[in-house]
Amino acid sequence: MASYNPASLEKKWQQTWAEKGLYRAENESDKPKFYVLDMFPYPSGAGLHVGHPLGYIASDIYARYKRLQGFNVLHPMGYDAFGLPAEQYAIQTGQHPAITTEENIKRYREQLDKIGFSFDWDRQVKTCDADYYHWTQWIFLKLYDAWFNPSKQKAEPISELLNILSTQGYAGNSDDALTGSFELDIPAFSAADWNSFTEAQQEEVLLNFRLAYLSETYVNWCPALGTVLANEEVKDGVSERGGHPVERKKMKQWSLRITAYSERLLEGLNRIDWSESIKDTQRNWIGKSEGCSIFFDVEGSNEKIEVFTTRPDTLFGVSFLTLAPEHSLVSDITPAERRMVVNEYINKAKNRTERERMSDVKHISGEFTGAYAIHPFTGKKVPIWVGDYVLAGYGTGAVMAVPGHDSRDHAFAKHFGLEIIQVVKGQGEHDIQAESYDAKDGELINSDFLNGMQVKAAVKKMIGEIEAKGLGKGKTNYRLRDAIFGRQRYWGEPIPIRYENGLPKALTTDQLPLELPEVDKFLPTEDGEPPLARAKDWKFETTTMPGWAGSSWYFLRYMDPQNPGAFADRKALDYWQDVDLYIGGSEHATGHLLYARFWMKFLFDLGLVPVDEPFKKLINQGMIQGYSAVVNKLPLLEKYTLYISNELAAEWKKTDVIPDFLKAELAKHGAGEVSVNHLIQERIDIRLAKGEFDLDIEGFKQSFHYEANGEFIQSGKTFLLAREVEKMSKRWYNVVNPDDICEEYGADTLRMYEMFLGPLEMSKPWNTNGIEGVYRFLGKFWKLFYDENDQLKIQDSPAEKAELKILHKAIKKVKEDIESFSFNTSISTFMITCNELGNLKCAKREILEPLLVIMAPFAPHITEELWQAIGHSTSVHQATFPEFKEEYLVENSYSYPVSINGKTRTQIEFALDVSEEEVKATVLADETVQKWVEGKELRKFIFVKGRIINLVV
RNA sequence: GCUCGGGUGGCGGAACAGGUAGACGCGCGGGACUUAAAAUCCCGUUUCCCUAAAGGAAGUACGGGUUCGAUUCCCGUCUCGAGCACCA
Repeated sequence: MASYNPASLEKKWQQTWAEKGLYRAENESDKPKFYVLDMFPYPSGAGLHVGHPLGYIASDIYARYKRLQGFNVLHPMGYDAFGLPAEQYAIQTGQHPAITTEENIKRYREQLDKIGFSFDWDRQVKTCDADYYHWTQWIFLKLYDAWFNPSKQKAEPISELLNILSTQGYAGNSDDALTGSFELDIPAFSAADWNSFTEAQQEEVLLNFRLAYLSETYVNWCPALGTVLANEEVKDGVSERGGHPVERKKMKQWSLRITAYSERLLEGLNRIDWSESIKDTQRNWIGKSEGCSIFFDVEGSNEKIEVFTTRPDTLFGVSFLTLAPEHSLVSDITPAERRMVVNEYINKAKNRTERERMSDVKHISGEFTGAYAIHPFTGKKVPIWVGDYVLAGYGTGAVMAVPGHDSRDHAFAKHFGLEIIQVVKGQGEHDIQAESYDAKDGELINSDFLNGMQVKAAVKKMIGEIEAKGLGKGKTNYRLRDAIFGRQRYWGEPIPIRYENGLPKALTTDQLPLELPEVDKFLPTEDGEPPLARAKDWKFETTTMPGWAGSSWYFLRYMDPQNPGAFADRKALDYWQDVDLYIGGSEHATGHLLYARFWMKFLFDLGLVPVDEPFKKLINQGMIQGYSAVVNKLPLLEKYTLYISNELAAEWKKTDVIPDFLKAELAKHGAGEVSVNHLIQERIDIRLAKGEFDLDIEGFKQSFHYEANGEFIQSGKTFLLAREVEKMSKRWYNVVNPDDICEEYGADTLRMYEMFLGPLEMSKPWNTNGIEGVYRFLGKFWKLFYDENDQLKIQDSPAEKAELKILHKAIKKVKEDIESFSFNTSISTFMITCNELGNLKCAKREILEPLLVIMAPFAPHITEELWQAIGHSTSVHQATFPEFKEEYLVENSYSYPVSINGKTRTQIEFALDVSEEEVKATVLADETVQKWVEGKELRKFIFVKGRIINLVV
């Protein structure tokens, strides 16, 4: 056998494993189950770069480790194949998105295969297959046919609601048993009314309850993409994909009532092992706030204004009310003489885009309506204003302004010269006129019956008073909005709904799948209908489902991927239950991870799955950033470019004085005035970087980056580049392809190096420089088995104690590391172990065999090769993870560091069972210690067994 | 503005319950092998002082504190990153 040659042996084993189906998971097994999942990749046209497999490698190591521990491991992979990019590409090229998607998937698969993952490819799913989206549609129909029963806090079939409505009717918004605390836009009706309603009237009512429903709402409309977007697909007023402007538009839309699950989505977070930051992000997104609603009478009117506040304790500090410009009562209460100004203001405010409104937070605007409300406790007149700092979509779209204790109200009050009343006193002096006091602690003042109470108690007391007087009630608000589910796009799951007289009718489950029709163009029709309206005889809903529909339940399909009769067989669901370990990026915190939890809870409520949280443990791998190479260039004259080594450019930039080297160059070429601003930083192909900062000038001259007649100027031996850490992207020429690394070093090196880079969760730039170290290590590891003549040198003689100690130290450390996802330190451990065994010239089977097993999850190919080379006929990946034995690590002596006043001065070896007196005597007699202690008084002698000795003098 | 993470050599990063700071790797310097180079192997490598060696001082963003002892715990400041952001 030749020396270590990854290229041939890796390919060989990858084929063998595939042929044998080594990683197939069984749905029936006596072994305990373990489900390891990677986040569903979208197969983009760019293929994988070196950052994508980071999480896959980590999960693969864990999956392999669990197999070695005797678990039946489910470790699948598939593709989230519907989505915008393929469709945008289709619009540009006319090519059907199914074709490009298939090509991209093929490319992904090839790349993944080269890295040696232990995926069970028999279970692969693609969301764009009709066999798959059949069940996505099926779940949609279940959502359509369900409502959320607030008194049971769970979803149930809509037939249950029909029972209630036909026997009890609906008592309006105060009918908590039906609405929870949500406001519904339907008037109360009796059971008799209900039974006399037409089908259309009934359906209209039911849409207010269905979990998948059609409604007219404001949506994020993106004209450039020609579709609506969900809230989490919009960042800073532009679309997350493409960065196109987004405007608010009122449209009829399909939505999912995720808000019904707000409380349960919050509660579930306490039961799952996710990073605090992701949980926080979700909590934040759901945005629960507890408070109370209060009704204010309007002077000279029958109208009441309802406000929501989390600070009912500050009610006595209210000096005005503010309504959102969109508030429906504004026009009713505004007296005639103010109507013109107010309308003008409202129109101005409404026409501002979301974007403007957000970027212009500091600018305060508003208008007095001329109407007054009556303070429910003091009876005082309180002016009613309109202001665009109040959002129509949150709470009731109206606030009771307490400028003393809310900074936004304060800013508004100051701007318009309104009264500021202090009702809470914190510690220390505070000028309430200058700045509001927002903190939720302190003592109530100027507040009648609340005076002297602490904030927390006052809140409670006030809610009690308000409820007792019938002025309002305690209430919880959520920031979370229902999820808009329709997209005006082609490449997605058709929504299985048809229309009869304008009313939606669900397809029956036996009519599924409703297949995506062919269209002549992937563009909207002339009159603005979505692309599906182009399909011949299409009598169904024309919007399609969003990208996250298919990914909200794919982890369930893996359990039973080919089942034609159900989304998954109940037995398979009961066996696999949930995902034990989920690895993926944190960018899905408020999208996929929230929707998947929502669907899982819904399916659980209907009794279709055994648990209500899909992902028990979640790890977020960090991003691998690009490490761009940047060359400084100065275009002097039309046909002449000066390339300036980075140390010189940096100096120039720092001082902004034309350096001498440049003056000479300029004079030579007769160029005019030059300033540092003319210096261009150009990104070049990172392969032109030699080592960390050196430019490969010859290679650069051959590249397209080089401009003819360029001259290089440098002060040192080499021409230096600047480097920039930024996103890995084609446009920065900093993309590193895993295929290239596999070809040059092999998959085992790639796998180990990616793990060696640093902690999994941390983001870090990719720097190929260090990879040699890992490659060298694998070469050294190989040499533990083979001598310089490439002969196997494995020995069957029994191992020495020292050798066993090295092995068991490694077993212990690697096991601990894998279980705490600290893979970078495992790699170090393998290196140390290899070095130590190399120094001892150890080639004992008793040592090397278990070592192969513990390294197999990390470097599956080389370990398999060596495992079989030393005489095994079964795979190393079917071996058993060796047990660590404490007995080999037990020491009977320890070399104690001896410090004097906390500074280590010497080391003295003692037996572990030695007494403190004995230690003290020896230490004090020690020469080095003597030197430090001499002439000083020994104040304290500290002896920590097996740790340290410290003398205080 | 609020919330959550970080800040350790030239670089990536170690240090598990407060106990020898800088493991492991890269890079760099020196050496061996070689006609030479590559590959490989060996030695050194936090900084400063003194240096042949030995030795000493400082040192984990900064300033304090608790402790015999702090990268680790507490308080304050600076700084980088991520998320949320007129949410009443």
